Amino acid sequence: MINVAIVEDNKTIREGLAALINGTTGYSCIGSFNDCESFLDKFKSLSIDVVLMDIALPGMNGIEGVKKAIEIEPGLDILMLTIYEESEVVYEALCAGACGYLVKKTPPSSLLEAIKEVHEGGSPMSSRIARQVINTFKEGKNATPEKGEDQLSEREKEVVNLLAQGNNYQGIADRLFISVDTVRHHIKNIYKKLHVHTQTEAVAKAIRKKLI
Amino acid sequence: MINVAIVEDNKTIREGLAALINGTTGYSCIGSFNDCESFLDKFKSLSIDVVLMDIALPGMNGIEGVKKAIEIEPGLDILMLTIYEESEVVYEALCAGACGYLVKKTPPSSLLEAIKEVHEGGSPMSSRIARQVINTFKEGKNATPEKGEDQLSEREKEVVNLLAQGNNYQGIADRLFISVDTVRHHIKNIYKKLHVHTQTEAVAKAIRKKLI
DNA sequence: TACAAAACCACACAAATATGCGGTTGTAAA
DNA sequence: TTTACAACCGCATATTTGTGTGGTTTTGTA
Repeated sequence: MINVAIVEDNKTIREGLAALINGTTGYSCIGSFNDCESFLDKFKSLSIDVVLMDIALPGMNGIEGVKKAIEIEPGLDILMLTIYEESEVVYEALCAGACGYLVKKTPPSSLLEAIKEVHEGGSPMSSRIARQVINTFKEGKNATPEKGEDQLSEREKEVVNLLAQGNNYQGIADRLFISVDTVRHHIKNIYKKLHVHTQTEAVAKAIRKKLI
Repeated sequence: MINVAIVEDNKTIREGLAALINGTTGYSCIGSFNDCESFLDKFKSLSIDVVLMDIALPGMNGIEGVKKAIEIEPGLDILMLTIYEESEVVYEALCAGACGYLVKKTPPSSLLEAIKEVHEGGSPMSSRIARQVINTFKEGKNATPEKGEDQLSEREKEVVNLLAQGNNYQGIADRLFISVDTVRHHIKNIYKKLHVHTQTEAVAKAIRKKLI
């Protein structure tokens, strides 16, 4: 039996969802709220498995609501409901801690299926949303070591790394068994490649571009 | 008409997929390879919309294959095929540039649907995989700004930020409307808090600890 | 083989930095 | 009210850095 709670301001939708859930074997709607505030007030006393939360709500919006709920109960599975698949909102909701994402026009059978998937550790979402999530997450990770000008040679990467560790020219020279002037030379080339003029800026850029 | 290419070493699966695709209106299998090498060799001359690529391949594996293909044609839509939903592999494949993820036991109708979704800009994947992706991507983002000794004051964070942007003391002073000596003072305190002795090290540490 | 790129070395000098000392003011907790 | 801390300001000086110039050697590849 999956215990579901609903947070949705539109009475028709809310009651429709509750009826659907309660009318299906294996599902039970044990809470129904028309705003985040009252949900946050009560949810601790209920043993909820999955929350369906609307994003556009009067007062505190769904994203804020997710944040607060997750703060209190980090393991809670929350499925967002929305009318439009808007990139920005999706991103925020997932960052806030939502587990998945449903558009309201989702047919009842899929909706029930999604609730089950969330409960079993999945993250149901449309493939379009998934692509957005992947893109965002790749931005953060790869940060495309963009080919071309900013490609540092192995030696140069070593130098930048040692710089980032707080070594001065002499320290780098000692560690790489080269002269201080060579270090200076490498750093000059690094500056050229990264379009910077100070150690600090070079290291910041290198880290952010995941070059080191 | 969606033009599909297949890279799969198992002859039975490969020919089965090709037959399925060619036997469906709106889909056409225009290439079929049993390893990445031959695919990479030929794919530029074909006008491929979607690639189905096995992950476990003899010689170059599917993940390497994706990397190389994306390098040559960044916009290419590649759907990975695999037997198991393994976290590590999924993660790597998506990072490498794959658009989605299918387990081989996927029924034909879903498979065709997935190809269509990819072609329309989606990223089909099971909800379990989606959860993994989301978790990974959240790790990358949040990255706990560890509280404690390394807590910089607001002002100090501003200073570190400006440092990381390549400003010198005078530049920072100008932007914050304070004297160079005050900047100097802030930086001294930052060094103390972060246990470093150079700008470069401070910025590196601040970025890595997500303080800025 | 010839050519480019990476890695190496050296000298000079103006500019910027790190570190020491000294201080004032305002706010918030003990 | 005292204590603590953030933010502010000033000065002196040895050290480090950034930038210019000039080179050699090694290595991979056309």
